[in-house]
Amino acid sequence: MDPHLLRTFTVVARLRSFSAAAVELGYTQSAVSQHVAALEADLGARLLDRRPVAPTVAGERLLTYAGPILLRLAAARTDLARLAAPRPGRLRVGATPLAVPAAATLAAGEAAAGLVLRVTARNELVRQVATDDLDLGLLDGFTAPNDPLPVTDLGPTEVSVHGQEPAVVTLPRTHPLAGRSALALADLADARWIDAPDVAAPLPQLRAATGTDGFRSAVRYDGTEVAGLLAAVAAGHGLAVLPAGTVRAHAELVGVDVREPRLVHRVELIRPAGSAGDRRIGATGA
Amino acid sequence: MDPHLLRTFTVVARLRSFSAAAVELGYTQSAVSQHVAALEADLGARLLDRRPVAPTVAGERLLTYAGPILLRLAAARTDLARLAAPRPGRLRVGATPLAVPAAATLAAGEAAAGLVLRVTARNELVRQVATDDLDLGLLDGFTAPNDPLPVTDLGPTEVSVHGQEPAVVTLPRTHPLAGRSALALADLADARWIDAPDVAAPLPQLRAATGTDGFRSAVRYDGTEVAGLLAAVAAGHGLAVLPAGTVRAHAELVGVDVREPRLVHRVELIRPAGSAGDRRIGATGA
DNA sequence: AGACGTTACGAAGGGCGTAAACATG
DNA sequence: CATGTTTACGCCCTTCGTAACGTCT
Repeated sequence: MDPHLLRTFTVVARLRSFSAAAVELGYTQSAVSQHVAALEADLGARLLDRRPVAPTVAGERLLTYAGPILLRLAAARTDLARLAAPRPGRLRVGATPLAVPAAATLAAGEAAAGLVLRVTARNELVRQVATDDLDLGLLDGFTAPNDPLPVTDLGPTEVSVHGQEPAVVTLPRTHPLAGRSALALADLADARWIDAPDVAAPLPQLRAATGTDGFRSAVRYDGTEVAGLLAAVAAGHGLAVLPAGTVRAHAELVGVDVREPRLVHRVELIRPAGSAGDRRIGATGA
Repeated sequence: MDPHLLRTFTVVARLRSFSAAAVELGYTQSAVSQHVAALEADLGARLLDRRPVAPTVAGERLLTYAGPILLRLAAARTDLARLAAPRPGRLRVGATPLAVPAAATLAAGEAAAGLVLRVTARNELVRQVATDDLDLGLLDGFTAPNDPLPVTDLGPTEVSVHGQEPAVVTLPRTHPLAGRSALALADLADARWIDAPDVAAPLPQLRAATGTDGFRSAVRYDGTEVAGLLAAVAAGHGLAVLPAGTVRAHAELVGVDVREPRLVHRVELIRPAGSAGDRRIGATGA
């Protein structure tokens, strides 16, 4: 299972064409055909249907392995390169949408030295730190207090907590429950929720955390702007679980602490292990 | 970064000898030397010191990548093989020590068809399921209620909850705190603890969960037998966090519920995704 | 000097491109 | 028939083993 073959296979599967894959990879069609044939012979299974080109069941399965494997190989290479050569001056920081404020604060002292701040999706963030597209990542998520965030492990990275604050259920000020000091999440399983996986706590996670089947939603919010989601909640489209700080500034909204299970919003700092540079930034008390 | 080179490199690093690695791999010394040289040239860094043979810093780093990568490659191959060929009759179930009772119950109906029950360390369990050395694994650990266990992701596996029960601090019946109905974990940070990572909740996890620096221990228990640990606790060597059920049967011990943070003992069933066989076993209500 | 890793070299094998054959809509 | 994949074949590069050569203890 040569990585070259694996890579060719993934490209063919993605483009659904041998010839297009050949162009993208800089091979001839013939070579691509031979790659796929070799891989199929090696694994003893047909991986792609032809005309039209589409992965077989076995091919689909292999794809789920191939991506992570190729990612790790790339991560290993870039990591060793980083070990050997000191990096350029400009610090590149990535952050998931809800971690952007933390990133801004953290990097405040860096402006002079040159700074790139990039908002990134969760998975992309980890990948980019691993492959040296970013020097530093700030990742957010909702967990039980003091529980680590589930981070895809692509190699030796240092993960440290940057901050934690209570998670709250965001309610319009006029909502009947708005006066409560704390709420049991399970009691809200049948409420109307907004599904905003990139900004708020994803609904499947709330289902898992409560062990219930509720938290169904008719409204989905695909943006990464918190303001937009807050407006949607204020307009009565549904509820969302958010970091307490986010809600506090909004006049029409109230945040009520989540109890049972307790849930916090957590920001973690992730970076390549043993990155000798910018020690000062890691010094955020663990 | 050919996997063959990677594999050769890991073997040389492990055996600290080119010639010994050559024997193990069925190559000549010369080939091994060429493999390592090729890898070093490819990555542009020296990976091994010679005479004596030992990994360099870059080599150490590469090793942390190489293991998981090779593991995933193996997992992919065996998984595709499993897809193609139906498996033999005998069901092979692995379980971590504290999950053994669950495994025994679960597989009770299997005796007729042939059954292998194997007690396995946490990491090994996941690996063996991924590489088809086991058909099924039962993995245990301590988490917040309804939180998933952190499982190393080696490929598409189905994870389902098999059971959850309260975690308790195990105390000798004569202990001053033995009468309490529940305890805050942080209050016990300065108590004497037994470090039994394979059986009880690992102390680093308790430190992380409470955000404290305590839970230091003078006594370490490396076995996998719960009975031995219970005896040690009864003898006053220190405390341990265990599943409630484990403690209940022991006359000299008391289990006190862990509160703040709440902690449960959880058993998860892990198996290859889409294993068409034994559906009846997966039917443990999710 | 001896054990062990490296380098030189030749033979075998594998991979890629060109070009012809083949399948499918 | 046109488009797109496979097969045939030759060249070149890679890889391995044998054997001679360094090198460290």
